[in-house]
Amino acid sequence: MVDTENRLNTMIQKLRENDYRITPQRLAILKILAVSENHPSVEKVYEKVKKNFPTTSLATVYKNIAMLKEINEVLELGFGDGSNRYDGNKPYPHPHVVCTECKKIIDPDLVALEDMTRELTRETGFKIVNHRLDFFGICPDCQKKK
Amino acid sequence: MVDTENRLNTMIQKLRENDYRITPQRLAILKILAVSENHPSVEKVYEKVKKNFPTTSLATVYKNIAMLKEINEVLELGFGDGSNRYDGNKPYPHPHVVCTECKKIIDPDLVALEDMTRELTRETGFKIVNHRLDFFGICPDCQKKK
DNA sequence: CTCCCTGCAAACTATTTGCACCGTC
DNA sequence: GACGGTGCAAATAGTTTGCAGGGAG
Repeated sequence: MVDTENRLNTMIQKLRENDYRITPQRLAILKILAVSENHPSVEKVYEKVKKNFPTTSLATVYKNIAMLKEINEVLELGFGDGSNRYDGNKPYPHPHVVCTECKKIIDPDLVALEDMTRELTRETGFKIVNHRLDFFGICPDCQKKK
Repeated sequence: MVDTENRLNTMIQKLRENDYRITPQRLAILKILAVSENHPSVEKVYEKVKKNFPTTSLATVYKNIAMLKEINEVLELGFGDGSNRYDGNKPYPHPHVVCTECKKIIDPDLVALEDMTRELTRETGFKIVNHRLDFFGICPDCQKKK
């Protein structure tokens, strides 16, 4: 909970630095994303914001998430099937493991990735600025249900 | 060129096995995807097919690519920004390096990925069936242009 | 008091679908 | 000849935009 608080404060400060105003709806969206352990979709964020601010529109959620993407305070996880999910908790690129049954997403530790990036830079001459590593499979829970 | 020929024949055979008919348009789409070293978008495929079959509709290209995805003869590279690209040349998951300037995509060799998948299975209990590994950066050509 | 932000509706884009006709097998 | 494939137009889904009014700084 302390981490969450810190994360939220970091986000707020970042907004101030970039001359963005702090509105109630915006704060609510920030809070939801800061707490999110479960990589919510826009729709999910929208539903949650509406609990506290019933008049909030979907467009506002989109606008705010777009803005947070801009200043690198959320990470967008785009999956081909048009289902974007967001991580405001760890807004820097990191690997994901996605359950294709229940859509759960977890964050594994994979230190070897750093080495890979270095190897790649040497091999291709690219200046690597970003990456995306996602594994898809069936989680232990869903394997049991079969 | 021999490889391309083989690739195309493999695809055709796979279609036959699955009781799909070979139509001229379909064959044209197959050929484009079999040759593709440059991971074309649906739109790009569409443009090329139209050179030989001007009446071809975009829907047909979509339908055929969807069908090929189904039987695992093309790989879909979904990028969040609504720009899907396709690889009919190597239709199994493999890493990509994407230039964010010129949209070029190349296929690096990264053997370490196998080990990662095994490590992950052990660590998370997931049954991994698929993955996606993409690096984003600036290619040597675009770095020079600056 | 000044703009930025919000909420609504309409616009947009990529993709999918329904259906009549056509052509492969 | 049967039925899957094609091409057109319309439908759909997710996201973005324009604009008027409201509220943060």
